[in-house]
Amino acid sequence: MPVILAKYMGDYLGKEVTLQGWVRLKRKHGKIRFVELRDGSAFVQCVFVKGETSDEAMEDFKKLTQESSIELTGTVQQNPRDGSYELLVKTMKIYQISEPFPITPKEHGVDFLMDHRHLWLRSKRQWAILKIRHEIIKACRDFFDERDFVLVDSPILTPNAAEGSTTLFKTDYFGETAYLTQSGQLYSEAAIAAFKKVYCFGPTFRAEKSKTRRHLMEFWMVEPEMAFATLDDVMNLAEEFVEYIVQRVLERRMEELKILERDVSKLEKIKRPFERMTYTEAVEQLHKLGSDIKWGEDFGGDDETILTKQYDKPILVHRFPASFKAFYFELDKENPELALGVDVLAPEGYGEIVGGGERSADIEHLLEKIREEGIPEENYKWYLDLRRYGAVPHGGFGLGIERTVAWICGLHHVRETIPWPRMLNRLYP
RNA sequence: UCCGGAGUAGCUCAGUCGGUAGAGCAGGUGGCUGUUAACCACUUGGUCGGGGGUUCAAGUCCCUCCUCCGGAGCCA
Repeated sequence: MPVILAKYMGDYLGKEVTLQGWVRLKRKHGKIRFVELRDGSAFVQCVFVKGETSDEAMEDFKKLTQESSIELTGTVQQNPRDGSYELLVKTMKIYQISEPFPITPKEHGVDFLMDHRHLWLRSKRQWAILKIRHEIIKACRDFFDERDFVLVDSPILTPNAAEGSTTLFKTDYFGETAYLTQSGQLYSEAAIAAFKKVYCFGPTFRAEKSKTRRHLMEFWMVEPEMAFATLDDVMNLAEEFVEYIVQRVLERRMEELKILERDVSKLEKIKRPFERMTYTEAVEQLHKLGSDIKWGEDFGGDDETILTKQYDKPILVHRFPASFKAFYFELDKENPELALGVDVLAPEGYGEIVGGGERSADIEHLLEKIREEGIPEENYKWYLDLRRYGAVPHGGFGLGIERTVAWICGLHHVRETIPWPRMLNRLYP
């Protein structure tokens, strides 16, 4: 008897197959009984009927508990009510009768669910979210691979604080201090001189004590970097990229979006061109909307929310005051107070999903900024070398996977977008 | 770190004016041939977050600590 994944049952209508999985629910109605089985690929109803199902299986049905692991053999048929595929069970093999499962079909609190994350992953919503996460990651890889970018991963352990201000996780490296990376960007800047277009994809870490729906201590970023590229090239790429990801999920993960009850009409509108405005224009608009932000300040969470609610597409905000941007940004030739950076703000109040821009190719400017910010110069010797040997205009961006998943899935909090969230006060499980 | 809220059965919660602890779900037993978080009947289950105080009497009032949630701040 072939063991198949439940998602392929339609190909076996009328045939006998074996399914392996876990009992999600069981319902008893006298001599007809139902098991809702999940096998990782789908959720499927299995029917036990007196006369069709073996007496032994009918008897064993009584023992089944939520999450018991079983193997069912029977005939694929269609539910007479709604036409969905179901299994008419002939025989059953029990692997283990589960102890009472802590996560019942009823409601649970966040803390309880987080403590049971290892079991929570089995629930339908979490299953749908992580399938969409998988699709988004696959879309990222496909997008860059199709456009001649080479995957060049950057190290997780780094010798220096990449940016002066941010708090990093510190660890011992045989007597030296090492930090967990907060971005692969500087390493990608080195790699573009070897491959022209590269991207890195990996976890990044921030030891900030942020406690909001948009922050995790450990999160994943995909970061493309291109040689011979200006801010405009970076913005065009980011726009095309975000559209690609959203449309891919719509194309391939509609079933999962339905489980999450996502309003897909909002996602269908994510088509180029997106909104574009300078930081200065954004500040002016925020004033009209009642914000008291001053020119020269970074946006607060509220500002991002009010601004993005004005549009049903992402917004590219570009040309920020150099004062609050990192040392490596290229300055705007027409106004050296401005850094050639761009943030992409997702709609519906989901905030910044992309940050990037054009990097400075000028070693003098970089040295000046490094001294200004009091960053130890020797740590950046290798980085400054890149401006000595064939410097070119270049740029790129980073897209945060978890915020993107939260937006596309329509989730309130990023904690559900990653299998094992690392948050303030949570390192378990 | 600051502001606000919460902590009672395995889970989600109710608990009036301070008077001896309740429901639904999960678990158990029985019933039912098309159910969709099935249903019906019966049933097991409690250190009321920890410590201290007031009182004849505290889940309930006071102090304190802890934990979590929401928000702010922080945030290439």
